[in-house]
Amino acid sequence: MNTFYITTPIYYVNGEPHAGHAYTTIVSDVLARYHRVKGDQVFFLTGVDEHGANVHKVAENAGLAPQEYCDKMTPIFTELWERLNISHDIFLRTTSDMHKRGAKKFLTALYDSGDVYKAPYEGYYCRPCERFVPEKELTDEKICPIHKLPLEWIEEENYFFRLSKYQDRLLAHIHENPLFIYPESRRNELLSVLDSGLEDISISRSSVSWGISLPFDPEHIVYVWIEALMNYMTALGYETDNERYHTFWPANVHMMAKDITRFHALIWPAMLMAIDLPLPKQIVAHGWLTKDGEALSKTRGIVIDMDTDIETYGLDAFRYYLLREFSFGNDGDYRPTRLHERYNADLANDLGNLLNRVLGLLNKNFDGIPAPTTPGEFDDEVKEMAQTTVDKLDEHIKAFAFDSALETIWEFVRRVNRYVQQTEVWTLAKPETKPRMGTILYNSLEALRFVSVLISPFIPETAEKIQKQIGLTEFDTVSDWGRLPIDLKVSKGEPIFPRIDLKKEKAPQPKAAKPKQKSKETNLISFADFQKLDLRIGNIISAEPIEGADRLLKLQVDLGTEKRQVVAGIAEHYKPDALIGKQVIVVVNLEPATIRNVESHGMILAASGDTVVLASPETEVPLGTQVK
RNA sequence: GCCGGUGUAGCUCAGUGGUAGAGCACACGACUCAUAAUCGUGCUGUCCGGAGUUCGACUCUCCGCACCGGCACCA
Repeated sequence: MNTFYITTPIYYVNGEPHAGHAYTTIVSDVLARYHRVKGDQVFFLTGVDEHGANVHKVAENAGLAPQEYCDKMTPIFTELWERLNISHDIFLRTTSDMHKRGAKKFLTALYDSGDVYKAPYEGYYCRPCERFVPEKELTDEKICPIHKLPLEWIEEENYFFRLSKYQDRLLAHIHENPLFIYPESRRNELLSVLDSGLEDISISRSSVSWGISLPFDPEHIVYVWIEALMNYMTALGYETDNERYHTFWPANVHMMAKDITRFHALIWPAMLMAIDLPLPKQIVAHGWLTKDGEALSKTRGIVIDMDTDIETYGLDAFRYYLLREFSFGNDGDYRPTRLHERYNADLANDLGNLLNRVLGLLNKNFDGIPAPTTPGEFDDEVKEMAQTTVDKLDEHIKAFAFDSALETIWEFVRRVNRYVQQTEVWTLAKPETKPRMGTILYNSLEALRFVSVLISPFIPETAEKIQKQIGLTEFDTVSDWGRLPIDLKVSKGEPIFPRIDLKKEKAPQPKAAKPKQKSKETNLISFADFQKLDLRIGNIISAEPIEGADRLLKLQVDLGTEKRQVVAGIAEHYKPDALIGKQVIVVVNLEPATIRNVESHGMILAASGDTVVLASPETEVPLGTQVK
């Protein structure tokens, strides 16, 4: 028996899951289910990454201990996967004992390989920035270009992994295994990264506390990214379940979005090489989702409202749309109207209606499924197409071409509709033609059983509904023609995808709620805090672009008593000329900053959501008027 | 500014060095078992622009234009 081990990334719990996570996970789910239907022994991993400085910080802001915070966030992910009908075999948390033990074993092995070394990390550090100031920004005075404060020279000891040593072996591996990184565009990208040379990477942090300490130096915490990669082995039981680990490692597919391929295709394999373990077979990256042409962005309010669409069209329609409409590997644009079209055209009209018409004819003319006694024209054609569809489907799945896979299945669905049409079954109810009618209906129903098996990885609920209506009591996953038993009692046939008219929900866009403000009590500020702000009315007297910056404008603002130079990030929304003469609200007592070598003394207030709109007084007021 | 992607029928997108494709939408016809469904037929294209390589380019190369994304920048 073949084994198939597929993983999603473990998702970072410092925010809530979005449609991108859902896509990665659904795609992986399809592969897992597909291999199960084929009879492979499948292990499907997903989970969450709960460690690291970011989680620590977010937890602190929420007034929670890190573990408490994770315990609150993680169920949001597991509940979503449940709603999306994800069939994972394990949901890994990196705070679990299993993971921690496996990670330590891995780290020890890595250390023993000799490719981990300790080295000082040093540089000029700016405390307010919380960063090392890069060489190129340094001046002779050694002051922070932003804060104009003296920099500190800091030396920190870190552990490094000798990534550079594996450059040639990685290169060779990628060349020898053309499908190792998929699709090709990613592969080329990483080859060019390799060409420009790899540097050793730091794998520990001594300033972070929320994480797993290095077994060989408990003062240090593993860098969260490095720790996360190890989950693919710890989830199998690398330390805790030897049998399962040996059954499934190496992974067949690491599925992910295209932005994290570097870690998976270069660093992870190199780490595995260092400790002499087999590499995953394939690193597979899909594209990003956009919404009506724009990149998803929580802050800009560009989000995909999965809940609404799933509520309107059902989960399977949502899954179907994502899988059918997007060409894997490329970015795909999510459009509710397209989902609607797909729903009606493919699901309601083609598939749903086919099932319905066949069941209707059966119920009207037969008591249970009749035996196929009377072969005739078109029968073989349909039978053959059923078989070739299975083969084509397999090829498409191997290439992660879910859109083509579904298209192939639907070509068959349409063929069956045509079969019903060509044979004009409904005219055969007379006694002398009834056996032929029975045969055609048997074939049509068998075709539908076939379809239900083929679609079950993609839209599992629908597959089950179809088989239930056909009268099968247990889900049949075999895709061989002629398995459908006779005399099954078919159901009346409730439409599995009732048509949905667009008119009704024409207007439902408003959805007042913007990016939801968590009105946490902890976010309240005191009146005294508010009073610290000195807001005043000013008049823009000049505006000009700043070279080399797409979003910045240099403004001169007249505050009545003085003139100020302010840099504002509004160039994408306002032409300089259009600003002159405008009254705006200025934060006067903001500490000065230098942006792109231009000094900024204050800040202009603006509503910044989907668009950016300057805030100004309703009617003109004297310059310098205080705003409160 | 740097890096990357895309540009093919009204829409969403496939596609190949040799006379342009699918689905949806649209039009007409057939049918009436079915969810105003299904089936058939038809329809539109300077395959972004320019130059080059080639017997031949939508496909390869270069240059441009447009749009999109990432990074920098957003006090």
